[in-house]
Amino acid sequence: MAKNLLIVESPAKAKTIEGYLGKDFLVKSSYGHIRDLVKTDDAIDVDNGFKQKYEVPSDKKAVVSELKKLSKEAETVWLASDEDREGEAISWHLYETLGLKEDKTKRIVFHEITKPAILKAIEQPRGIDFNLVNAQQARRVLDRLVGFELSPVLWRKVKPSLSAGRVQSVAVRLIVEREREINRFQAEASFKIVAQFTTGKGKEQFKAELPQRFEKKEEAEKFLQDCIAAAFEISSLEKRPTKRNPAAPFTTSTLQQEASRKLGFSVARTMQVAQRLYEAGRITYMRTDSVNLSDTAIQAAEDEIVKAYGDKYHKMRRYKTKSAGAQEAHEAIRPTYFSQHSIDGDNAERRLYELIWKRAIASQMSEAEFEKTTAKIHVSTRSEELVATGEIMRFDGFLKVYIESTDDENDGAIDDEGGNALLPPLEKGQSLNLKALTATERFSRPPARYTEASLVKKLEELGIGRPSTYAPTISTIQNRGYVVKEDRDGKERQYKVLHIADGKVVEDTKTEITGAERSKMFPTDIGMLVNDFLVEHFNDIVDYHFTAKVEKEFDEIAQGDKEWTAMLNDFYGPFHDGIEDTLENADRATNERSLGTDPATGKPVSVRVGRFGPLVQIGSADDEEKPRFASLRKGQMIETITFDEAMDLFKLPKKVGEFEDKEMTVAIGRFGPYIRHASAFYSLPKGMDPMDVTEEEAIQIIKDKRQRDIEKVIRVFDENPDAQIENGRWGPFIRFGKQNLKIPKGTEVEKITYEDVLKWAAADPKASKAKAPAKKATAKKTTKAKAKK
DNA sequence: CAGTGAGCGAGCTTCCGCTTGACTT
Repeated sequence: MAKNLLIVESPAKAKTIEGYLGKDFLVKSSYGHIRDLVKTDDAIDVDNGFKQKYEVPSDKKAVVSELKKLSKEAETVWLASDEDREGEAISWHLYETLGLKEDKTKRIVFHEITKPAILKAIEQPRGIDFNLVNAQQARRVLDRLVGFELSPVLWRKVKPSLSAGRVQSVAVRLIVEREREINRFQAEASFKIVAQFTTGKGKEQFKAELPQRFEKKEEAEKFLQDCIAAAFEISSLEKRPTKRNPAAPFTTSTLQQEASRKLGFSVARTMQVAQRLYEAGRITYMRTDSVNLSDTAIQAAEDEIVKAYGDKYHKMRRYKTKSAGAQEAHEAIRPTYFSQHSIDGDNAERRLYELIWKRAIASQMSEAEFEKTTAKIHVSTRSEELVATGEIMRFDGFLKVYIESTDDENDGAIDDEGGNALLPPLEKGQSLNLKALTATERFSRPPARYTEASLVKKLEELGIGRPSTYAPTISTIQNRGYVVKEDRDGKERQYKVLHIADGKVVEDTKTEITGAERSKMFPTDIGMLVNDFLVEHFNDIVDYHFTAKVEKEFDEIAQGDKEWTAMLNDFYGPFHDGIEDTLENADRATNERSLGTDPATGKPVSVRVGRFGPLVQIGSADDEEKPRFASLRKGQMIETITFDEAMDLFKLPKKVGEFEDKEMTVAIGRFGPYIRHASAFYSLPKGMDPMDVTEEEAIQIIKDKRQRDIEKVIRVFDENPDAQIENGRWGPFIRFGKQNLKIPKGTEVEKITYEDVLKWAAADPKASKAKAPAKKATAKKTTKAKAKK
């Protein structure tokens, strides 16, 4: 039996370390926290110094009993969880739960998984730092108190099953407030002047731009008019060297942002793929807020850069974290072996690895050098000067491997920047020929909606949440129905372009699409309602700086400068009073809005959130005649819907005619407009307005869909026509009544028998799922019966 | 993918942070 048991948090880490330590050490993992507060309301005894009731959750029982057994057999137990607040608490919980003895337990820490770092850590053991543990307890207790007292207030005052918390509620608030900023935003138009010149002798062309814009079309027109007969001359010429530095290697948050921008991954996907790379030993730990590289990594990167690109591409750099809340228990995310420029694996794994490799390598490379040329151009008839810029790269440096992207949003505007990669040779005083001149109407842009990744970035800036919780938080606020990640169509907008033709200023009107969004975070009506309620009654908690404020106090506790129960007392008193006061005195939250009167009936029209979502209502429940209802559609919100838009909702579903003796109706559902015919649904082709569909068009759509369905069928089984093999989006599958069955890998489609289908159908988990509701219903009955007794 | 939208009211919901793995498509 091994003399030493060393416990870390992650099994992949355990495997690596075991290799460094030899057979005297058995290295095991705790799989994160092994204990948590009980899930019931008595988890914290507020009146008794916030005493906590912990339990080992069922999925951790096996780990705990194994560790308990091994720790009894070991001479020394080494607690090697991470060097931060949560890690220290994990060590303490292990100590308590495993029943360890002080004289045979040692606490060690290291923040890089290298042999020297670990050997050094083992030479410097210490005891458990109880100040740090207390800081974690304060954090844990505060989060539980906030979450479990705030959420029930929402159940009472808004809707059951809702949730609120220190992190998620601020995330929702950011999205709600951004949406309102966008709604309030008024685009301002201005005219941007771009000129195209040729040099006297050569045919070489380049662009120049007027730095200022004209607010009025008349001013732009006058400028163009003045330029028709003007002479143009270079008034000044300046050459200036510039440099660009590489970005720091990835943290969790920056990896999520870049993978979102460059690979189109959701934050959850990024973490899944990174986890696989980590477990395969390809990269270092993926949940980190540190930009630090270990000395061995810095050396390995240098070796690789010098070998692959040469000495002049290398520059050793150390990065410092910019985020206030960083705890830096790990290294930055980097490849374990820099010599591996790429790896085997699936497509996602290869691309994410490549991104990580490039970013980490680039972070140790020399800066890129540019020469920026700025030419000012005098216009003989005007006081303003046009400016032409050109930038050429003198040395590519880190750009040889990595270009960082930006969050710069483009709302479909035409890219008519006046920049040039290269300017032709120019001299001061040189006269130029005007080739073309345009004034284009441009509009100021509203703030950009958040993507999952830009929301993570914002949360990190505010110090809210941790690397391990960014992805789950984004999921939570979507699962609760507070926000949705969606595409939205843009609207057409017209803009004017002035240019010179045949010595005259000519005006054109062009059309662009503006406001189209892809995979952006939108608040829902319920998200807005809950947010407004929390802001009104619990402003302190949903304040953007609440976390930063309590984090400062947790730090003081960790330093031993503050008592953790005192901190919680100061917080809990006023907070709990607010809860009581709100439960007693606050009205039920509502976002009902009156839109006006229906001209046809004279009845009031209003919008609100109903049991099945946001709706418009004509008439009131007190009327003799029943009120009419219609659900709002994607993109429509209670706060912004207009009277006309609301009334339009009652125009559908609409009858469009008959086909095969059955009525056809057109309506709009969750996936867009469709035709309903004899209990079947047929989507309308994109771009077709459901209001103008004719009987003939509808019939054609039905016939087309039937034809496509027939073409999809590969084979129908003789034994049962309800069983057939079809071509689906991801290849062939079996349709068996209402069940869709996967064809096992390696099966030849031609050889599938009806017996196979029956066998697979019975093994399909969905088949048992269909029975599940019945079971649930009986379970419910028994609890009800019990309750009655 | 529709339409549904009352009122009664038992029993349930919920936090954040540390880990994977067992599920689904």
